[in-house]
Amino acid sequence: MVGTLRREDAGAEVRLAGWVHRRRDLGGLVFVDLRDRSGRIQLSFGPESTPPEVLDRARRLSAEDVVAVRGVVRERPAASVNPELPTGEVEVQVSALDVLAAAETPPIPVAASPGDELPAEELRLRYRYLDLRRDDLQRALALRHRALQVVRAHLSREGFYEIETPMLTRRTPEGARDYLVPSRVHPGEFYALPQSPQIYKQLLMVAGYDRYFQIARCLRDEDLRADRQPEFTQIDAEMSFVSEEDVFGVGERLMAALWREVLGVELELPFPRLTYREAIERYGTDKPDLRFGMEFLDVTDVLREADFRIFQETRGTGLRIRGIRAPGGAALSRKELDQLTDIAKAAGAAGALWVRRGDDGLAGQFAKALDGALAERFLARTGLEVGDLFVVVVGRYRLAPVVPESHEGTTDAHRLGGAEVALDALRRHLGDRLGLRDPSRHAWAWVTEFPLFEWDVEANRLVAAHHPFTSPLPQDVPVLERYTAEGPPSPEAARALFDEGLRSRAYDAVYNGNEMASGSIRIHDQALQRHVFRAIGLSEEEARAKFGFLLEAFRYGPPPHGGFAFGFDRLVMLLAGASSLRDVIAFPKTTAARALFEGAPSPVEARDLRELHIAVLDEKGS
RNA sequence: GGGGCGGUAGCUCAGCCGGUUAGAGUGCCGGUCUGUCACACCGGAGGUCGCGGGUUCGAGUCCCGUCCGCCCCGCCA
Repeated sequence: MVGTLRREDAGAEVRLAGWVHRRRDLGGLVFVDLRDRSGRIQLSFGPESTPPEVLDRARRLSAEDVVAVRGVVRERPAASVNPELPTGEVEVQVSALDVLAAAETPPIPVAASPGDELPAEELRLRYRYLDLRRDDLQRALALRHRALQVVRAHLSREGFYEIETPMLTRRTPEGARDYLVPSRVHPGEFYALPQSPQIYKQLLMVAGYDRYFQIARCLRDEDLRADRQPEFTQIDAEMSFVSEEDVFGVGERLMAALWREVLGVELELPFPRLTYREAIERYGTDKPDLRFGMEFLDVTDVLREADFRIFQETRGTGLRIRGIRAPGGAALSRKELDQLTDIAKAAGAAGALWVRRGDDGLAGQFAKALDGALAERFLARTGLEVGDLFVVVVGRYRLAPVVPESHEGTTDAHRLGGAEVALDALRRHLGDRLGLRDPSRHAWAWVTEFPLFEWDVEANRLVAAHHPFTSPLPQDVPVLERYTAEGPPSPEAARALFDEGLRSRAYDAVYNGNEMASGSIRIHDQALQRHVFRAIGLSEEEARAKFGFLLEAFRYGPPPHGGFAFGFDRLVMLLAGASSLRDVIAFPKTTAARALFEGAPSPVEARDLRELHIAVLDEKGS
């Protein structure tokens, strides 16, 4: 391994092989940087150690040739040491050189110079095997390997079995679009590739494998993003006879092992827990970045008194005035302050309003509307200090308390918000701008008690927020039972049930504002499961048709169980400090789900289609 | 499905209000060079301006369509 040579190796006769990284031809002397997975070493070719014909061949080497050399490790002259390189104190004086494979000039450079822009992503994917030779991708995949080993070792140590589940499986009725695989032997029938091993892991619990995990490939046919690939990897785990706290313990010890082994960082355990309601009310999102404060503050009652039309118009409505205090934000330029409105508008709010506290008091958009006493109350409420900025967004907030004097005909306002999205965007923007999102901090948390149901506006019905096997919170079960005692509720009753805001035993793990994992305690009680199916409008027959095999299994002694799935690619991306999933996956797809190297997907011969009983509609022609 | 940005030499990019011979850096090729490490210096080759159509005396530049890549919204139980 070329990258491991050190001063202690001086004098050793070595045989090395690798790729020509760079060549520096000084005439009588030739230097070649030899590269393999372990790093680089300088080869020197000079008259005192190198036969003339070898020197001549070295002079004709070009980038990415594969060579084998024999030579002696020497300490470099003191003036020629390269402190940038781990092997910089030594070099190999070459006596013999074999060109194992010559390389054409690569279409994208492997040996990038400092300050060089990376080649276009299209080319990097087209010539992936060259891109993968680059340092940062080598590092990322090495890190990925280490992370995989840590996960396997840690979960094994905690008593988990690694069990593989099928890739050719049954279509799932809800959720993302499935990738389908036609069956040759069963005309007109299809397998689906798994979106996750969800049902299998529950079956494994029924089967008594009470601690299961898998590094699972999951496939979803949905449109992509920088942090979303059509095939991705999850750390999937499930365990029996557990409550939330047991699951959290496993998850956070696993993350602690990863951060320790990969980054050398000791995470603080246990992770803080906060409920979904708390997260939404304090940060406006279910994945808050907890590296900094700037929590939402409800100032509706104070600012309503101000002589300011926008504030006064909230009287008698469900509209709230909420804001965040940005410490030191008063230093922002006028241009940056104007930008805040754009950010709020882009996030769907009407705008943002701000005041700042300078040495001579409040200034800003609604400062004049705050007279002496009101200003006192405002300052007392917000804790605004000299140098601080306070930004408010007026609008409907998710989970805001119902206002008795509200004249609105619907209760939408308190469940379906919108303004919190804008204020969250402002919080994150200001957090960035004020340097509060410290990359060296590691703020994990469990967000618990996610809503059990969501409301599908188009279909006018309830849908399971996580998945239909997610257990409701015990305190909320009586409410559920009340609505579903007689069978599926009417659309009106379903809507009323949604407004009850039932909570579930579903949870997420959140890290620095990223959703890293989700999971839940599942339903193992058949009667309770029936109530949930009824609530989302599934009759017994439909439920059996869709989830029959799982329900059948649950007739034969299902243990209480629950688990989690961490997004492994995303974990590696953050551990590696990469900004795209594509940089931590060896062979990723483009945003149009194409594989540029091998050229997938591709058309297939009519004969092959016939064998699969498939006819392709010509949608592009005509 | 929708919106935004981009596609010019092998690579990264510049190219003004449409104007006559499309440039730079780097890489590549040739040469000089015994301590370089982004070697240096000298010289040279290298272009389907993504593709198709249109406007125009004239299109890399303007218009329409289309393909590809990236980012975002929808979507992702």
